[in-house]
Amino acid sequence: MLDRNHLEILSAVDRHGSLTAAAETLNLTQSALSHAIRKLEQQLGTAVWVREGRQLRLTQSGEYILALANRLLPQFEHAERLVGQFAKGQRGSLRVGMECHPCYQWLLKVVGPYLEQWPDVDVDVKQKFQFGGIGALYGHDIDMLVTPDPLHRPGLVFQPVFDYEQVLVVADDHPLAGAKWAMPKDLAGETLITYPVEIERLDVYSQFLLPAHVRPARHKTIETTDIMLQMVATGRGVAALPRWLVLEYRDKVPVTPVRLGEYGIAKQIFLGLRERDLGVDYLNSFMMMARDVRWR
Amino acid sequence: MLDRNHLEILSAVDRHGSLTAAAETLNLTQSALSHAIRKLEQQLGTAVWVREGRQLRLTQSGEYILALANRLLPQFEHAERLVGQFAKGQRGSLRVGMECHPCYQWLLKVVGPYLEQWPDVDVDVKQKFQFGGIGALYGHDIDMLVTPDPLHRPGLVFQPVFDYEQVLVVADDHPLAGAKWAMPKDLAGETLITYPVEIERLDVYSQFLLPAHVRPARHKTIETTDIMLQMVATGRGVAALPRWLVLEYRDKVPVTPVRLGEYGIAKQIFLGLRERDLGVDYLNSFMMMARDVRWR
DNA sequence: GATATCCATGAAAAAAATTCACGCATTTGA
DNA sequence: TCAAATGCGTGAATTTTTTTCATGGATATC
Repeated sequence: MLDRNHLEILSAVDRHGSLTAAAETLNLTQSALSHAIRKLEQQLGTAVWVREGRQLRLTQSGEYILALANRLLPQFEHAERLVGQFAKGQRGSLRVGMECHPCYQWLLKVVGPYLEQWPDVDVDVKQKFQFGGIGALYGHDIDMLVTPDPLHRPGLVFQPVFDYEQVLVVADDHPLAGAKWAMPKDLAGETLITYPVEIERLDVYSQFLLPAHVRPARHKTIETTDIMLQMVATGRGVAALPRWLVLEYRDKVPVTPVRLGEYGIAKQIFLGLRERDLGVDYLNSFMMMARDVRWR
Repeated sequence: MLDRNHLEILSAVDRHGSLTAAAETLNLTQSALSHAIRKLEQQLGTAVWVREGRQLRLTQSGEYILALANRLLPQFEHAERLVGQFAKGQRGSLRVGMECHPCYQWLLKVVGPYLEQWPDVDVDVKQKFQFGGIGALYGHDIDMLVTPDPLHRPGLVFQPVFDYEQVLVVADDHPLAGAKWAMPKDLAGETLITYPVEIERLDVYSQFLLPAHVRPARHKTIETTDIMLQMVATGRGVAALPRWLVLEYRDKVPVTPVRLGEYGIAKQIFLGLRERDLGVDYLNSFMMMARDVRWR
């Protein structure tokens, strides 16, 4: 019978490349591992590795089991952590997935009060998903997803938790700084600084520039908000960010928000979780708190 | 360490309600099971069940582990089946999920040639998904999804494999039988027969009746296409089905297809699978064959 | 061609799982 | 209400499984 042990073995051998090294991390002798493998292959009725010289290469079966291991082992591990927390009287742990940069900034504001109200819940933030946020929810890699793109699917629930306006950010001494709003052509000669994500996910493109067939003179990407705003403040370009985020930075950095177009770009952030988890109090509570947080 | 065994135990106890009964199905004595549980609870540092009289009720930890078991055990079992098939020289197995009734009819036509070309691949069809077709794909409950609603998400690929026209089906002696096309109001006095699915998923409603604010006199649901067409043929109502499907039945049952509206209702069926599985030859081949099947 | 590295194997030892036998508590029903 | 039946827990004995030890053969390395 295929067992967790076997998954651990496949995983360790894959990571370390040899039985001897894998045995080490599994706290076994090489011999024990060799015996275990032989027994597994007998039970399965097929080889898991082919021995090429003293190299090991996975067979088709082996490949499949390794994929299984990579899928299931994290779930075992998370379950153990969670149960361990229950045992210590804690409530559990909350793994939040994030699909957008402003989401992260927003989350920071919510997590503080939440941690205070739920001192016995751990919060963990993940930002990279092999199969996207939805996949991560379905795959139990995360418990909650913060995203600008809700997607109503069976078993999942989304709730809007925050409305904001996406604005242009310019240096205080930029010609646009005093304008009521910016027009697409105003950016024609500018350097646009954005987070490094696909262009389709940048609203300043999809909702502002592209409909007007305008392109900025240059496009730079920067990972962090702080540096991005430093660049903007020193006249190296303009950026598009949530208005509330700009207002927060304004004390520290000489930048000004400018409306994008006459009516601005309205955005929403959604929180999604598995329907079943609605019954879990500390998850439910997060959703409530997220919705009720006050903003300037 | 939480192990597959433990998941099996939780699952069996949940299914059978008592340790004694669970022990039976696990091929263990009640005593062995009791020992195993005690050890597990010691290791976890927390109870999995609370003993109420001689009833067992799951604790919070227990609930979580049971949920884990329900998620992971099927994956273990599938992996074992698959590896068993590899061992016997077979290629593998193809679990197809279906999200619409016509999809099933269509699949039947593709499966035949496929099984012939891949004699060593098993095909299995699933039609109920707890978390929808997409969830089933992400959760590895199925390998391929046949659906009218593709949904492009990271890690998944969809391809249109079949275009068809959704038509009204009436008895040969029905007044509409000779008409060039049917108008919404033609159905005002009719009994409409459909598969038992949510009304939003019925195109005859969402694309034909509702926009014209017409409702049929009565609405009946029937599970199977055969009976549905028998009902239509004997004047008990009208139905909406793919044109090609109606043409197939026409030899056996006196029914006639009628275009829905002047321009008809065009539909597509998509095949979706996990991006990674594109490299698996027998999955890839299914997609190719599905696309290339010829239709009258 | 000596040397180090890696995996396989059989026998022995250690550890773990299972059974057996029995007791206690709860439920059932006559 | 009380005997019988059912279900769970426990310690000791037993069986099974896992691990180690000791060793050898094969392959890569310098």
